[in-house]
Amino acid sequence: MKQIIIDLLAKYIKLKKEEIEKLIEIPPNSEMGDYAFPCFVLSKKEKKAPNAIAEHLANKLPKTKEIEKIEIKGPYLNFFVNKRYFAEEIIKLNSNFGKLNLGKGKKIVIDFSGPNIGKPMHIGHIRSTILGDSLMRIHNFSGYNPIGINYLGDIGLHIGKLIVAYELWLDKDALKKDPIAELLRLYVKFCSKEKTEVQEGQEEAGEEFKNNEWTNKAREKLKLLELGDKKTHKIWQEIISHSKKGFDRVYTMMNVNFNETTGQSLFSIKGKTEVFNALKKGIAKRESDGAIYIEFDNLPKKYVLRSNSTASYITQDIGAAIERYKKYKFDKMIYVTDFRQELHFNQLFQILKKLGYDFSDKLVHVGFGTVNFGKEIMATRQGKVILLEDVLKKTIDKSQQEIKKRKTKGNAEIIGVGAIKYSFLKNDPVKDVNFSWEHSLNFEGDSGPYLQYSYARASSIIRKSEKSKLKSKSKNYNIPELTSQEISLIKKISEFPEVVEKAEKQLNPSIIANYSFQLAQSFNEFYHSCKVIGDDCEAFRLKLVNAFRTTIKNSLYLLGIEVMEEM
RNA sequence: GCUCCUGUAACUCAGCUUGGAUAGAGUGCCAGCCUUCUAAGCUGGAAGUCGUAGGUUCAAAUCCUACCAGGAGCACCA
Repeated sequence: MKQIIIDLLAKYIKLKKEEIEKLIEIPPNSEMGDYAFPCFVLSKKEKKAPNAIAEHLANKLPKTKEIEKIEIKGPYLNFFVNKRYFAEEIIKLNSNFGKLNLGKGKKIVIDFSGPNIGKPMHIGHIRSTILGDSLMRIHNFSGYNPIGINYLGDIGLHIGKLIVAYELWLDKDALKKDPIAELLRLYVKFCSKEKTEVQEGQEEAGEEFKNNEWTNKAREKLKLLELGDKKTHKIWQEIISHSKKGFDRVYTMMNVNFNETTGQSLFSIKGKTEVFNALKKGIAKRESDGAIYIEFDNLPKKYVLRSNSTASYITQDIGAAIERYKKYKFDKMIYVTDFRQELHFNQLFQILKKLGYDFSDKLVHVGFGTVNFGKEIMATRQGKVILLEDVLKKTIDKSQQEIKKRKTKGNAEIIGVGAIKYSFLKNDPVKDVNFSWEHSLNFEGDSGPYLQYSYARASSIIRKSEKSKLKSKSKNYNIPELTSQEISLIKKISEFPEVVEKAEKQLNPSIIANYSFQLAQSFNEFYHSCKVIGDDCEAFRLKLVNAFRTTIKNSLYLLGIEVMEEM
């Protein structure tokens, strides 16, 4: 629709189509028109008053079947589109509505979720998981071929710590009963021991762990593990198996899937090989104690191998990136992690570039803010965690209660999971979010259940109309004199493809979440003021309701939220 | 100390990329609406120094500079 106006204007003014597109806006209220073209830019070019230009243009522009009326309001040229023409287009849409062909089969690897083995998934892990899943869906919908990788933190100092704790303090019965809880207890106990070692004047970043007795024990354990010590290896495997079971439960509940699940440990050797390569080429340097680091022009230096020659996070990341490129030849790879890792990823990308891997400029880091609870950040070290599984369970329980209370139908799991996903996805990723039970368990207003409810309401109309179909035989619809609610619903629906495109370009699902809410709102206003069944406009309105159903369903699909026919 | 992010109604947030017409939602609060397709809904109301101060511009929440406040990074952690 917008395109028609752009094309029309392009014939009469000396601006490129792209320039016109940027200028066109939507007036503050619909009485002023559907689209507006401000003449300020032209006035500068032609050195005439903007009002005069608007007037001149209004007279020059021809009438078309799509455009009903053009009004001038000061320097603005306001277009009133032919709503029937608009409506005609919308009710024709099918289930592919909004799908794009931006990607044209391009491969895009998305690395997301990536919880650490040995630690439970807590509310802080939810953003990477949900955001990554949504980005997978958005890319798929936009015509890309997305590959989701869950890159588990199955190795690293935290594993060393956990094995030390496991050998010292394991309670076997507790492990049998609730492995996740027992592993958490062990980890927290270790960290508190480590913390008591900290001496005054060591508050500076990292200082406290440099010569810490307990941290050193963990480092030794990690070394042992890398060397293939059998006993250590066995404990490690046991921890991994417990953790994976826990993770899988959560992923199943959330309906999140991956194409590949690999541990970081798999890439230690490849990473080390690259590090030694770098050393040979003179890209990396060696400390007297054997630690290897790389320096940059504009970033702080990065250690890429510990002095005891064990691999660290970045070592494995170097290896993993190279192996992935070899395997997938991706056009782009997105890392979805906490924004605090931004420096780490910038260093990683530069290292790969220095090593001569040109694919390094296909790598992107999507950072997001932290999840806070009250004034605290989730910290596994201190045992300050709200388990993701508990959050999901509690929300599903609440959904069950609501269903009972309202005496309606619906799937509590779908409602609960939808509520959680939506409450996180609706915020711009860059911002921190405050987790509060009050907000997450609120199912009214700007919430997941509100969106699902709108869909169920629409479905209900369709169901009823099918039952009473025998009575009303008027199958051929006339597009009536449209009400303002119908018009705004139609307009909202028509925005969907642009919204998908914007979300894909900006790697930001919150754009879709916000749109979904506006769409549902628009539908509920329509629902309230326009009767469908039995009305003269029934046939047309049924089509409109169906167009809405398709659009909201697709929109929620992109957020990983399912819909129900009844709730 | 250096670098990055955030600051819009009591609370949670859209809008800022690409400057434009009276700054929008939701929650909460107040007042209404269920013998009509699901009230997890709808209608109306009160509520704002767009962090502060400058600058650019015909026009600034939006761009630039400085400052203030909050968060984060600058580990041989991940």
